[in-house]
Amino acid sequence: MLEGLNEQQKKAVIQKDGAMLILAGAGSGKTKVLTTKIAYLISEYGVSPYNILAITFTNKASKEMQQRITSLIGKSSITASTFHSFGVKILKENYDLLGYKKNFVILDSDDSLTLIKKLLKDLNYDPKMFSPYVIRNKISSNKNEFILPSEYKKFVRNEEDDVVYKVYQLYEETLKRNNSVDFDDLLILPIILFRQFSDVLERYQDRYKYIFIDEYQDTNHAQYLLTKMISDKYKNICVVGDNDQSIYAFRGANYKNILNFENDYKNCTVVMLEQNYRSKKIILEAANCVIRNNKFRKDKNLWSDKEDGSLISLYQASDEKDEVNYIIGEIKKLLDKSIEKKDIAILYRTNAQSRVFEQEFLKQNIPFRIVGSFYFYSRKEIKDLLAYLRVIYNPNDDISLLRIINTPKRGIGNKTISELEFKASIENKSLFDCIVEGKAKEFKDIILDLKNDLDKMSLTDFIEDILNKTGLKKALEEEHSLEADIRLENLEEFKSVTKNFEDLTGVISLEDFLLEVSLVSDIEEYKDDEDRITLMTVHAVKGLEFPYVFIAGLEEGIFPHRNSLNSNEELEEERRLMYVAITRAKEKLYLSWAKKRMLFGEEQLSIKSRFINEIDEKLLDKSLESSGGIKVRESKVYDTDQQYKYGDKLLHETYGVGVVVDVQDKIITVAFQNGIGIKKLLKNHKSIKKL
DNA sequence: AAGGAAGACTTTTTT
DNA sequence: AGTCTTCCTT
Repeated sequence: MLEGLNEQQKKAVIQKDGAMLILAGAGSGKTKVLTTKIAYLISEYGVSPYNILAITFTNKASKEMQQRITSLIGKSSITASTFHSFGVKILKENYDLLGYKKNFVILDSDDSLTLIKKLLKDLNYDPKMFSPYVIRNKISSNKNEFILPSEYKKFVRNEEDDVVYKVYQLYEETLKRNNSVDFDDLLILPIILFRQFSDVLERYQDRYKYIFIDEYQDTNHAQYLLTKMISDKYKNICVVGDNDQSIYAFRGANYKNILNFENDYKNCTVVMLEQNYRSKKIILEAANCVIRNNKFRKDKNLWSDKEDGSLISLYQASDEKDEVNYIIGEIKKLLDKSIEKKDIAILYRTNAQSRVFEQEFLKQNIPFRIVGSFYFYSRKEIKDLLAYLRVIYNPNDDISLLRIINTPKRGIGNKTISELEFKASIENKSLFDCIVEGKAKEFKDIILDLKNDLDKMSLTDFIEDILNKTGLKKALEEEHSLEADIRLENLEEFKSVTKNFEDLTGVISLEDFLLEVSLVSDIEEYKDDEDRITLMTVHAVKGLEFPYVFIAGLEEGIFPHRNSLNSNEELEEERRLMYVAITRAKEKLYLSWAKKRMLFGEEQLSIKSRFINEIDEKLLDKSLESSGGIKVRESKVYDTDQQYKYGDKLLHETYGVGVVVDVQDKIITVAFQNGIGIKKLLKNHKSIKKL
């Protein structure tokens, strides 16, 4: 089992008891060490898998860890999960002690936001004065710091704090009344439980005698407290982290937890893993060039004995479409060299950037997958369906009920809803319980009817039942629009999620499904791996590696993101993000940026990201940069200001010949022939040519 | 009283 | 570009 490990890695693996801190640079084989260590503990030291808890950062990582351990020593039943799903487990086992009922539901951050908007309104605050987003984030970061409303009250200094305090208090009350918890509660409630009931804590301490935590630099205070409590009795705790890869400060992550660890466990063993086994030298050197610019960091000596590899390609695109086409062109070259699609990844800073790729890949029929929450579970139709499932499971879930009581439209408007809310507050009942008559009663009957069907069929059939009986399906079908068709398709896709879920875990209850699905951000986790090109955000790619990596959208304002430009701390986090992105690549790295990009429906001009400039020139292949660029590509871009006047004729790539009928600053209005009609165009767009 | 259309406004990153 | 708000029509 120790074969192929270096000295440091071996040292980490064979120590049985006590605290251990593994400082692992990117690509230094930390997952290998972690999984080997767990396997070694079981097979060599005879520790029961039942006593092992391994916390990972994503669900994907926990699955991978299970698989790797299985391949080492065969199937073993260790507990491998994320902090949040571990919290769910504890909650499921102790909900009554915390004053919750069995059918509690988990709200995601979108739901929290909706609730906060509503509470602001109820408290008569103008959402323009006090941004619901800001308030949600403040509440969340307080919860992650374990500052509860009563404590927060002491910190109130100005009006905004006061609003946050009032909303925070009401928010917590409402959640409790709803028998629902948010993501942060999944960490906080176990801590509260353990503080209150020492016998319960001891039970968990005796159960999880060996604790492993991956990505320790991205744990927040609540997570720190939680693991400290559980490991306190036996003190067998092993954490792995890399300060240079800390990228979740916005979520309350505190890399100082690594420093705290050395304080908490004075005689802990520290292991440094500094050899990178992943990337070719040039890639690693580029990563070092970038991260070197961060002032607040411990200098590390990450090295590789691999060969240099090829230079990093740099491309300056005229706009985001050009960027996509460049990347597709390069991908085609790779595919011609019979490189597999699953070995190629495209990374970007924001989810919104994926759209152009999606469109172009679809058009060109290139198989791809977009990894990320945004694209499935936050779609309206999916959230509606989930809300139905929750209300059926827990009719007292007012928040979900409000979402769907009039979806699809069934004649229940604001008036009816405020009457219900008034009644509910007077009688201290849930909205559902207050419904007795009218259109709302028809809704209530649908829910009751569905509840009745629940035990009669599989979950997948039940979804179909919901789609039919609630009229969700019919409403979309009657719309006859492309958009509605896509929504219908997504709902069909949802059935494949439940189907896979059922196949994977055997018969599954609505309860289990709801608890799990709220923590799974990504539909792809349930799909088998076809050969496809992977697209994802830099945050989502953490912990993964690909032979060929494209980092797109390297512009000031995008990456680094504009919101991070004012503070040095945030800028350094952006730089760590860039470091993470670069170190994903094994064979070859491609960087690109666009001079012009559509953002919020507007064209924006950008300059090259500072992160590109930070990379030593000799590592870059700049032959595709503007000056010496590919002439064919460049010839289509008109940099000069072409002037137009009324009556000028022009040729458009797709619309053909047209006549200018109106001229404004940047936009011209053109009448085209052959029934195409009038179009507004950008004067200098590369697709038009003055005749 | 509910539904629809036009306008305002916004999302950086995720469990 | 897409969602949420506001106002107006039915």
